[in-house]
Amino acid sequence: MIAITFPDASVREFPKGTTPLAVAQSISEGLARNVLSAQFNNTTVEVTTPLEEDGSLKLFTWNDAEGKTAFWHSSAHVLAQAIKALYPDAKLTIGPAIENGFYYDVDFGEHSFTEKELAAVEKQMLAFAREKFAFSMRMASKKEALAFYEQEANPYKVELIENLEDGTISFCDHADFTDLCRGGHLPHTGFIKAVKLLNVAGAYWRGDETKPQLTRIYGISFPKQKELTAYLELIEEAKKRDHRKLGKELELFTFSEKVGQGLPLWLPKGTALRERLENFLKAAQKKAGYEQVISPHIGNIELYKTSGHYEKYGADSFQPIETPAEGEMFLLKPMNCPHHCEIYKSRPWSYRELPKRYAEFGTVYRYEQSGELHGLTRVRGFTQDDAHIFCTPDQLDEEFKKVIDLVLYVFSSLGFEEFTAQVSLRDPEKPEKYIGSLENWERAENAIVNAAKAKNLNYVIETGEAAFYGPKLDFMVKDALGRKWQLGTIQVDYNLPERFDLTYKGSDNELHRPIMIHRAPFGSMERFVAILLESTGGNFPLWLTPNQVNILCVSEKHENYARKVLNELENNEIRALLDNRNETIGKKIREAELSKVPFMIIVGEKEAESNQISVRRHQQGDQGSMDVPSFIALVKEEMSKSIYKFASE
RNA sequence: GCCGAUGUAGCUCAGGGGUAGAGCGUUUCCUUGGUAAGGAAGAGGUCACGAGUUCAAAUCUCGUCAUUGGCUCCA
Repeated sequence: MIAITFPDASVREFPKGTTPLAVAQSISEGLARNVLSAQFNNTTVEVTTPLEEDGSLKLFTWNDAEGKTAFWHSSAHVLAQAIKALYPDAKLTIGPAIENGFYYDVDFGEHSFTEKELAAVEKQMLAFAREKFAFSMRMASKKEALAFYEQEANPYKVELIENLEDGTISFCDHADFTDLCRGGHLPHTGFIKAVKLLNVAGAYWRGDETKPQLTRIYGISFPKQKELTAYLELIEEAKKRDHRKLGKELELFTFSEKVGQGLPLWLPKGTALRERLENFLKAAQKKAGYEQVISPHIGNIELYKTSGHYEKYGADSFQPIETPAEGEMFLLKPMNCPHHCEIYKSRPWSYRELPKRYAEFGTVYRYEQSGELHGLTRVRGFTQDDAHIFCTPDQLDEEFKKVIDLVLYVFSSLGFEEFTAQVSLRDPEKPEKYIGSLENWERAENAIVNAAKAKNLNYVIETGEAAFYGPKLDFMVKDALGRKWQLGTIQVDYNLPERFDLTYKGSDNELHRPIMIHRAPFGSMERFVAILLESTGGNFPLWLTPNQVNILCVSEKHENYARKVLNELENNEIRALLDNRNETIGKKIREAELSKVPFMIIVGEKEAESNQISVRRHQQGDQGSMDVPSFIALVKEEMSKSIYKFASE
């Protein structure tokens, strides 16, 4: 007998060689039907693996992340099986479970696999799933494993096996299909009741651009058809919040082929909204001791040679602008930091005057790869809410923490509660990607980690994600479809001060090197507005929304009274529109609802006579009638609830 | 940049080798209405662009541009 410890700390005895599935069965038939995967002593095991010693056992169902992982991992095996059945010459590479579903990377050789072929593969998968093929693991020696894939002429699997230790290599078999695999499967394929292959994409072998490109097939599967349907509906709903769609509907921004790829045009409503965001941040920054500066849109190429940016990005940038003067060249500004360094350098500084905090809504241009452009989230011309703080080493920790506070303030004011703080450090194995001394890198990385800890940020560390001149603390937010985007960023930089020979005079009457903090709470106005659109679905906070009130008159006869109301609202700085079109009130209400305007005022004979207005709220319906001053008070009250006020008080 | 898809009226989209379609919007007229679509008539397109095949191309083929799902990249 062996003793099995359960997650609730209870212990029960089972015969030696029992399986997780048998244990589940001893608890209840229902659990046995639903158990998808198991962990024994914190290692993933098959639910059919015999347990030979005492230990702690966790059983997972569809309700656990581990259960889903096993489900999707197993689905990837079935996908691979279906591909091999339909395309015998295809070479399999890797196929993991992911956050939502699974994929498999396949080399189809000469064949160009397209989306049209997905349906047939899907059908084959379901046919295999229905067969209830059992998954079974077996160990193999390195020699056997290599022989298997050499006979299949699959160089990818051979490469994978070559990097594995002999004795740790295992295969998973189901039906006549075999795949190199670490384990963690469903008992059999019959659990997979619903499958949808979502799309086809190119993906480089091992994520390396210089290696062959494979065909990646993404899919998702479920234990019930109903759940697949619900998932697909959820995706459709999310697409309605796509900022590209909402931006068009709400007339915030547009693009033009003539102007150029990735160069957004801000329409009047979008511009006004963006300016409110800028003013919100300017007010907060003023309180936090920042000073606004302005720098030109181009800079002499020597500026970027000094900063190191030209060497790093020059070849992949918008190319230099030549002038009539021999050898003179300018670059379209790809970042603001070198300009701000020169502003700092315009006069000598004493330690008593630091920190200097220079802020600028600086528009920059970067020649992003054409395939990377995406709505407003990845563009070639954008405006950073940039600032550079020049401080002494003593001030660094404090300044960094203050910047974290500012970013958190901005995020909370706009309702971003779901974000990840990501500490981006250098990849120690690729020193050629970075500039500056190891000592400075370590100081900078420590400063960031310490500040993140001191501020109790729930952060993750990503190595290899640092900028070439320094580590970063990035604030990541997901879009409607769950794609992660970097919004706020804070970076510690010892390198630019050195390259620009920036100094200040210390209390010892000697010159010292300041430290620079780069930071942008929004990240860029373009991306921030995009993500804000997706997170709010276009229902912006009242202080930010383009139009706060629509005044709808019941008929043309009431236009004069409506204009009087409009005037009063405008005199109180409430953004209002008058809808005096020759349409029925029902239609005006419908259109106002669809336009997401927060308040509607309906005026007709009743209101004109009693000097009142009838108020309706977006998605909430009729709120009854009141007089105009009460309505103004209501709107102001609502606006003052938003944290916007704290920055301007 | 790479692999796949898409491009038809201002918007959303149907169609498809032989005279270009719908709904919404827009214009004009009728209607003057009470909390999510009042009625009628009209205007509006070089079917992204350029070549090729064909008696004939919006439709088929190739190329270019743009958009898009991923990959790579992201100062």
